Amino acid sequence: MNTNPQFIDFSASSVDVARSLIGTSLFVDGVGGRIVETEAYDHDDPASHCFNGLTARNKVMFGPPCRAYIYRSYGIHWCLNFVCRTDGYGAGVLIRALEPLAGLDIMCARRGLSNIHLLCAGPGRVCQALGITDEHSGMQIDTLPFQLIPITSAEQIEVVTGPRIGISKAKDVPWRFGLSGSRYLSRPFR
DNA sequence: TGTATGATCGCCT
DNA sequence: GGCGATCATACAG
Repeated sequence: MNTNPQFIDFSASSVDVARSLIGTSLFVDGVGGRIVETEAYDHDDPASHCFNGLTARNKVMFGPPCRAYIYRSYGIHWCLNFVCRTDGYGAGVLIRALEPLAGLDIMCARRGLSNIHLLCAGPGRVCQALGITDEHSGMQIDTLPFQLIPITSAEQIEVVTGPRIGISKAKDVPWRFGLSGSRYLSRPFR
């Protein structure tokens, strides 16, 4: 049983931020929902885009915290990360799944779907549903069009952990975090 | 319920 | 020139 802090401190480590974000609500132009799945990518992490140092793609992750790092995945999808404490290296949290709460009709139209359980169940799906593209890269995530709403202090959140998905290096590091029992995960936790 | 595969392109070696 | 922090579809069992 874990309890989340009321406020997200993006100057903390990516692992701490990834865990704290579970239960937080994320909206872009008023469309979005509750974050139910995240993954941490830290320095000294072979699975991180930053592992081999600063490049044109990952430069946002080396910049100030509380920004959006957005990259193209498999040439097709966009994926959204929140930049964390950097201290000269890159660190971030991948937003993997939301429980849809606001703008359901807009998200369904963007996704070409009516199945609410598949609207935001995966990093590429989240970006498609929320209309996130590389135009949002580098933007502050505590400023419009982004909105982050912390959970209330009375809310009890149980967070589960497991290995990260879709990577070939550091497969066993348990830096995937999820809301226990959520029906909106990209994949179940074992 | 699970495994395989194609799509598609920017980044990095 | 190869390979993804993915997704949708097509099968088999």
